[in-house]
Amino acid sequence: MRLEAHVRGSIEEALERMGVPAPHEVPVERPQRSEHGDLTSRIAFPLARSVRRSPQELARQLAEQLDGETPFSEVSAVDGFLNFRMAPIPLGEVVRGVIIDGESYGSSDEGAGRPLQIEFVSSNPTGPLTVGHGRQAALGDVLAELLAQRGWHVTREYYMNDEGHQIVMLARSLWARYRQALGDAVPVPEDGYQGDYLAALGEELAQQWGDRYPTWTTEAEGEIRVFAVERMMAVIREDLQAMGVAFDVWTREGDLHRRGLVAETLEALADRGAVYEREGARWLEATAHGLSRDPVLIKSDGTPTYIMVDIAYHMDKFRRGFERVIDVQGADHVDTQRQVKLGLKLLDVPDTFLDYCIHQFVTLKGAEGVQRMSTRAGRFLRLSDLVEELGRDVFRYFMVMRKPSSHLNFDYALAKDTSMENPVYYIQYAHTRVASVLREAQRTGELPASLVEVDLSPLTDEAERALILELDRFPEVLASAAHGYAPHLVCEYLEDLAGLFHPYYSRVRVLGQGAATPARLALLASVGLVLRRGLTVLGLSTPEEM
RNA sequence: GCGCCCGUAGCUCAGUUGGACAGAGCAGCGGCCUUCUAAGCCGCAGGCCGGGGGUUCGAAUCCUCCCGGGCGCGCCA
Repeated sequence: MRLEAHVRGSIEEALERMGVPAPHEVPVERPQRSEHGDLTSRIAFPLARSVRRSPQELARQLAEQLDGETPFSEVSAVDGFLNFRMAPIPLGEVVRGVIIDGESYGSSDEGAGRPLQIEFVSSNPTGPLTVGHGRQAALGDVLAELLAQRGWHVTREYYMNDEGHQIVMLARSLWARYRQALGDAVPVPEDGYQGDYLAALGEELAQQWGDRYPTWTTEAEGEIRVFAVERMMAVIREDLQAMGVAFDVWTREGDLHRRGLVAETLEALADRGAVYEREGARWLEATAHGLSRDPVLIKSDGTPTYIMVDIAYHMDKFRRGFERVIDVQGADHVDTQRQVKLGLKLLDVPDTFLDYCIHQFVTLKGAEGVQRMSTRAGRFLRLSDLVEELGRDVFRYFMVMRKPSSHLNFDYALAKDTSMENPVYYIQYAHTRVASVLREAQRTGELPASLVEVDLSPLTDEAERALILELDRFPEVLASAAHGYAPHLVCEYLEDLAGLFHPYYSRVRVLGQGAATPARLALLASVGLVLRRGLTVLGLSTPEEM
């Protein structure tokens, strides 16, 4: 049983004995200071008014009621707070629980296997992925894993935008590179893609095609487009693979058009009277629903906008049977998110269907100061280069260690030179130390055949109690990280756990300590297991030695 | 100008549905390796939580105004 459940249950029983109606949920928290107990409740504050007693008085009475209860070694009332110190038995049960649950410790069946889709990266196939995409790739991937841990059946999906103006610009830019390779002085269009990654492809086309397309024609565009998109997608897949991110489904914009979904969705919106014509374009009636402006759905040249296609795409997701969809997107999409949500609402999709995880951008700190990356201008840091240089583990960790809503300050030089101060190594090193002791215990014959059976009562050291309390917290951390779309909480947690373990390891000897040894081995095994669980959720490796 | 996000130690950031004297890592200063890996551990120092008002028994947290930074603002995605 989780420690919180002991506290909550005991308080509810005590209130009943006192004839005080319990609130729907009894608040139980982890105090910041250890003097305030292992767990604490401020139940007396909300209840004081209804029973016409002061919080202090009510807390005192509750403490009196609870002080003899078995799960607690001490219950005290301080300034209206009710502070609990847990007895050795429930603490030992935490360790035993971790060992019994094993690789499923901290997971839940809240999602009950219901289908959930998470769409992320979805970068246009116009160039390699950059550090900015890296944040989204790591965020989305970890978020997907977190929701899977909560029992959802998760689909990772990449939306591939292989139509529209940007793709034409890509093809036009590549054609220029192709002509350049043949000796023509054709410049890459000013608003085209300037990056030199297209130059190599241009060379390739020149060799393959010779002088087949001397001028920019519809035919040239058609063929170059297909070639360019396939090549760019291959590059993006490689970049994702380097990060250890794999998608279950790839959806192409072109397919949505071919299946008639865009036209169908537009018609449905028009049937609702939400579409009007002006200046040769077709618009969505959005200001009438509280938005700041009306977006264009169909441009005056007859082609659909990104918003239009995205509404159609999300209608498709809805029909595919997902109960929830989460899109991970950058902060520059906030306006369009509202527009898409409005479109879905008009088409009777429940408001809870689509949710966004919005993240701020990665800023690079260099000698020239902060610089915004731009794929179009060819000014970017390739994701794959960085992953290769830092290692997958370090890169992924750095991308998710901050709250998504905050800017991620990525100091390239520091990240490269982190061997001594890197939290990733700090956490992984804790894991290897556990493994090392267990190996040694195996060698000396001190490792019990079954850690579940071990007597855990010798775990009375304050550092051991602190570690156990931290282990007990892991399920809550996974839950809040999943609910709040906040993978960084897992990072913080692992740093805290490792931060408790290293000092303990340095001070307290495990092997050759008589009755304490099996208990400490069980504790170490459970610490190692939770570290491994956390690292795995983040998609990092769990080395046995370093 | 309008909308959204952010402003906490020298730096990078945490801070649970408002709660008990504000936390971590790094940088700085001083210690610790004959014993399960010193990629570690221990100690010291460091803060009007951007600023003013308000709500509350209680505010870094909620409301309001101001200052500073990021992103976006009808046919790019």
